[in-house]
Amino acid sequence: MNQPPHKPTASELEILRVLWHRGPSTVREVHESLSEKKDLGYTTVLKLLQIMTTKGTVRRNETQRAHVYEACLPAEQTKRQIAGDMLQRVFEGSASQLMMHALAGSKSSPEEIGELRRLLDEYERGGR
Amino acid sequence: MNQPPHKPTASELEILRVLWHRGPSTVREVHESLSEKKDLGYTTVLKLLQIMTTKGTVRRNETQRAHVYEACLPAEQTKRQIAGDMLQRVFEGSASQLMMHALAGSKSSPEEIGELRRLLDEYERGGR
DNA sequence: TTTTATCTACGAAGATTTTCGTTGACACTA
DNA sequence: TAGTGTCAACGAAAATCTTCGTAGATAAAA
Repeated sequence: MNQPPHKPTASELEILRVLWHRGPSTVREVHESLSEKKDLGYTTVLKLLQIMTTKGTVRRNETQRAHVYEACLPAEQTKRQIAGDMLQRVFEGSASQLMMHALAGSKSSPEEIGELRRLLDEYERGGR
Repeated sequence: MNQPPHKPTASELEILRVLWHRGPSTVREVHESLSEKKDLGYTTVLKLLQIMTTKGTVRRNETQRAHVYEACLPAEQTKRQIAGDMLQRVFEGSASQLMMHALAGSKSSPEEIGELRRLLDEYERGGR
C-alpha cells in the first residue's frame, strides 16, 4: 500500500518546510512558526496536518496529548520530486532550459555559480 | 490594468504549451493536439481557453467564426516566472540547490551537461 | 472541585479547478 | 430548403484546496 508520493499543494509545502526545519513538531509549534510569515488559524494548521496524515505525507506520534508530526519523506526526496516534475511539465525535460530560466529569474552570486560548476563536475565524474 | 501574470494551473500550462508550439490556434486545433496525449472533451478545452481569456493569459481573434487563440506572454517569460516561483517556494532561492535536485531527478546527457557548463560561462562573463 | 486553558475531531463554507452537456447560432451540402 | 456538422456561450456538477468554527475530551490551575 505504498502509494506514490503525493505532490504537496502550496499550503502543504509551507508546512513541510517547517517540519524539515524544526524536525518533529506539534501543531502549536508549526502554527507559531508559520505565524511569523502568514496569518493562519490554529485549526487551519491542525486540519492541514490531519489531511496530510491521511495522504501519507506526514505521520504522527500520538503518545503525547499534543500529537507530534513529522514528514514521511526527507526534504531531499520531495524537492527532487517537485523539481523533476516541473522539469518535465514545463521544460520538456531539458535541465539546461530550466537552469537558464532559473538563472534569469534570480540573481545568483558568483559563489552560487561556482557551486553550480562544481556540481556539474561531480555529476559528470560520478557518472550516474 | 496590467494585472500581474497569473501562475497557470496544470491544465492551463498544457494548453499554453500547445499554443507556444503551434502559435495562434483554434479550439479544435488545440484540442486535437492535446488529444494525442490526453483524453479531453472539446468543450473542456473551449472552456479552459475562455477562462484563460478572462484571466488575460491568452487573447483571441474573433474575426473568424472559429476564434483563434494565442498566448499573451512569450513562453520564455512564463517559464521564467514559474521557475523563479519554485526557486523561492521550494529552494529558498538557491539555484544550485534547484539544479542539484533537478539533475538528480532526471538523467541528463553529456550534451546537456556541456550545455549547462556553457551557460554558466556565459552567465559569468555576461555579468547580468 | 470548579474554572480555565489546550487539544483533537468533525463538519462545513467558500474558492478554485477540472470536466462536460446542452442550447442556439451559423454554415455547408444534397 | 431541409438536413448535417461545427462553433461559442452558458451553466453546472464534481473534485480539490483553503480556511475556520464549534464541540467535546483532557489536563492544569485556583
